[in-house]
Amino acid sequence: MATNISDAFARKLGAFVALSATELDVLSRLHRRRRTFVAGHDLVHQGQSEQAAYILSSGWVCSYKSQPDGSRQIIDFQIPGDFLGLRSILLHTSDHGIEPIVEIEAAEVLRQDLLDAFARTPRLATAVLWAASRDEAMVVEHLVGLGRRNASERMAHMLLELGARLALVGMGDKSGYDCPLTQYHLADALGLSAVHVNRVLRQLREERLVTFRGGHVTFDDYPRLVALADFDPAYLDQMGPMLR
Amino acid sequence: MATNISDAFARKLGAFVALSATELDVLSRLHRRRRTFVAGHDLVHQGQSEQAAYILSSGWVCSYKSQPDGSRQIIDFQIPGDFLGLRSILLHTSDHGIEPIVEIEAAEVLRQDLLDAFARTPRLATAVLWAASRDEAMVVEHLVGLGRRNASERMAHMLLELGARLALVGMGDKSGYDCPLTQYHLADALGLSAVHVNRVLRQLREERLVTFRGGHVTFDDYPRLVALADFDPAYLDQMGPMLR
DNA sequence: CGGCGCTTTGACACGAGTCAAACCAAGTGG
DNA sequence: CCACTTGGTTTGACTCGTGTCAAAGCGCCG
Repeated sequence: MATNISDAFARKLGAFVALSATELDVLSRLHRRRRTFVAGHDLVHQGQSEQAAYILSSGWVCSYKSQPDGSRQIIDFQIPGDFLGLRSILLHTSDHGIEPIVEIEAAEVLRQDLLDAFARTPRLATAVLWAASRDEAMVVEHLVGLGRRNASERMAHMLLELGARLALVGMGDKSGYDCPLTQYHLADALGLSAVHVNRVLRQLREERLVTFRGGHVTFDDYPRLVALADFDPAYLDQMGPMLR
Repeated sequence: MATNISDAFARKLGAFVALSATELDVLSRLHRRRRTFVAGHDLVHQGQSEQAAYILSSGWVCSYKSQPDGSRQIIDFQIPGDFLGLRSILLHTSDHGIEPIVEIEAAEVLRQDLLDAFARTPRLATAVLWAASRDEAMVVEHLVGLGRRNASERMAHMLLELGARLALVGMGDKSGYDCPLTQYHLADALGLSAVHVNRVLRQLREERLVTFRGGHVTFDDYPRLVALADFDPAYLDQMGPMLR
């Protein structure tokens, strides 16, 4: 079962650099402070200067930016093994909020500890830079979706991306996965209204492509869905280490 | 004038870490291979594995992702002092293309040289990580715009952001700046059609907010434009070094 | 039993896309 | 020096995807 903190995160970094014993050790020291958070209460607040980042161990969170008019845009969802709030410790002030979608478990990483770790083991810094690039690639793909895809393509793409990411940590496969998101979450992520999200989901269901219902996503016709969304998982970059 | 390669980039990194003589030296070695490129011919091709990144010295470029249906989405514009294609050397394959908008000058940085530099001077790696975070913050802000702002707000925001960034390298101020973009570029960046871009520009001009014409952007009423776009430059993060 | 999130559906309005055509300035070649 | 081309801008008419408003349904928990 699994997804122990160190497992998921170290495994992820290990996909880029072959980590030495020392590096693994430094890494494991980074997640001594385990904490849990309840759903709906932000771990990181938009606009504040935070001292800490987190390595997510279990549960889902979303990072978002809220607008003065009350609407919000979800930047990305994070799942176990993901690093949260790197930008909020590197930049002076956090430009986004981070909210747990369900109850979560995470390891808190203080800014100074992280910077020290980088200074001590440069390859770790490079690995984190790689992981950050991979996350940015996802944000970029999301941006492309908002700019150039219509509602159903966006939805299909998002559901497929989540599926592919979950599959990497053993929480889903080509048949589907458990998904705690509400249609409001999807709306805020896809730049749509909740009402339209519902219409799109119905349409995808009626065309027997995907079913989103009762906290579960079922891929009814994976290949056709991939074609509709023009989904190419290359940007998730899960090939072997580049740096040995 | 100015914007010598090393100047702009080193100055930028210096905003995050106070760079030592050694670090400055390593940095300057990174831009020995100066090259020029003509407008319209990609420096980096989408989907290829590239070995090199670039530090832009003069001119404008855009990074974009093109869709199978022929449309393209511009991710971001880069101006002198910006680092290009970090993702394309860290990830196995470049997920985006990079195209010069005018003739440009840039220093080529080979993957191995960059990784070696990181290994030798960890603080440099941290600084680059910071710069990458700052770039990501811009991409995120762009994403929010596509998801939650209408055409004129998006346009206003983009023109303001470019102005603020150019001001940081001494190429513009609150009165305006020179801008080599066509309305097609704006359309591809803002997720609009070129026709609609034109309508929006006309409207902003008629309301005496900004004028985009003849390769020059003039802010006719900066405060009111900021209000319309809800522009908060905090994410451009240009406060003093955090790491000394 | 009552209430509160979340989902579902319908009717209507509007922002932005598409298509088509004209215009303009800057090159380019005869 | 004048046609001609080409890339970019401008405008109008029409269409359509998505937002908005409103209301009902549904399950779950206190």
